[in-house]
Amino acid sequence: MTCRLSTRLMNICVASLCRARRLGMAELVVIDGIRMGCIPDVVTYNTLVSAYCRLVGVDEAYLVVHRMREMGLKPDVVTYNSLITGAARWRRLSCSLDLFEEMHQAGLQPDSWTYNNLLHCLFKSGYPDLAFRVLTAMESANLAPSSTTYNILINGLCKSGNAGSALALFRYLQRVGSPRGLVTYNTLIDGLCKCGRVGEARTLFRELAGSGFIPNAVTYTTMMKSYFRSGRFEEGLSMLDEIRREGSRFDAFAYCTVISALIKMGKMEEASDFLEEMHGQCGTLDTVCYNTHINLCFKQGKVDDALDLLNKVDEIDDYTVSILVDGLCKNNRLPDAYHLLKYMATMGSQSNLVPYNCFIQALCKQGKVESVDFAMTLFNKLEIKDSFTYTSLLRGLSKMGRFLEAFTVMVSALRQGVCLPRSVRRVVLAGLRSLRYKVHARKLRSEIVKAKFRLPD
DNA sequence: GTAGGGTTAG
Repeated sequence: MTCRLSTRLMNICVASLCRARRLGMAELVVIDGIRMGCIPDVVTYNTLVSAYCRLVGVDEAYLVVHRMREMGLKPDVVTYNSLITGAARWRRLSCSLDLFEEMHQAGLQPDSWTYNNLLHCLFKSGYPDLAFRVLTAMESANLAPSSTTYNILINGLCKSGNAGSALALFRYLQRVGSPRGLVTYNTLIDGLCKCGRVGEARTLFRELAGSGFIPNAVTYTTMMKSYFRSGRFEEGLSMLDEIRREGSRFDAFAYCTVISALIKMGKMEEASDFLEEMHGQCGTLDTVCYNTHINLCFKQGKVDDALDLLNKVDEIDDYTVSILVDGLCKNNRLPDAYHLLKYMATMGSQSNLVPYNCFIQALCKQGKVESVDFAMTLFNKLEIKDSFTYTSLLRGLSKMGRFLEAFTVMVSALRQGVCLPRSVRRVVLAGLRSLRYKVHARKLRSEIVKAKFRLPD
């Protein structure tokens, strides 16, 4: 009895340390526990597996599974569910599927959590078709979809460009009286907003209140963001009063949304006030909060403050790098921006195109021959380019009157199906005509027409 | 031990 109780206490302690991201401490508690005769159980190890999956990586989590086996304990469904989700979290989908198979071979029956996790992972990794196969497998295993399953489905449908089907599923659930929660409403409202069906999203927002639900911070942040996205800043900000009136908690998500909108509106002082409030209200701030703060510093010209903030943030992401490169460029620190880009390249992180686009744009805006040459060299080295990369370079070349080079770049963009703004197309065409490159201008015109009728790949 | 909202270039 004493031993069972102490194991339970140890598990509570381990869970609490894992929540506080103090994994090393949690491990020490287990080691001390064993030394004092307290035997860890499956729950102890599952807590560690889940924390390693979330904070470190799936391979490290799997090492815990080995230790678990050494202690004579068999991993259970919960262990595998954590591993499957953890693998997907670290973008190792094939690892998730292998674990699903391994689970079968170990004689463990996947439960609805396993299927839900797998469904979520497949949608998130961009494999909606595979997700539907998992749904069929779930039905074959006689596991009825739960409200969580439907939420995952609605979210997955929205994020894979099928908001219409998501809405149809929602209306079906409504007809058959299947329970729908606030999460369902929030998910669908966001999905509709993000694919431009804002009117239907607002109808649903009104319906939500009529169904007896009270909108929460997620609902309001979603709605605010939809206004900001369409440039309706004042309408978005008017929701702030509503949030406060309803007594909803303002969390880090809401603060970041509002602060970023205020920055875009040029209202730096108000953004600073909200930022201060966020620091006071939200406790530990995550990478997104720091990204928002760093962005504000750059927009205020406080470059040193922005760089100092890097010492406070636990980890940086693609957004941080983009904000840094753009901020350095816009504050005339192009050499520093370039060093950062080179550093990122040595770290093998060239998949993020945004910082390259920012840098190429800054070079082109300088209007110097050597800067545009450098932009051109960098452009040619990039394996992936998008509409923004082409647009920046074309504007830079046009500014310098280098229309023959612009012609070559633009033809290559059009042939690859890259959309270019009408203003850029006009500038290059007009430039070619003004320099009497009539044949090139005609050729470009015909490429533009052809591109209009080319089907996407 | 599952599901929803936030940050970057224009």
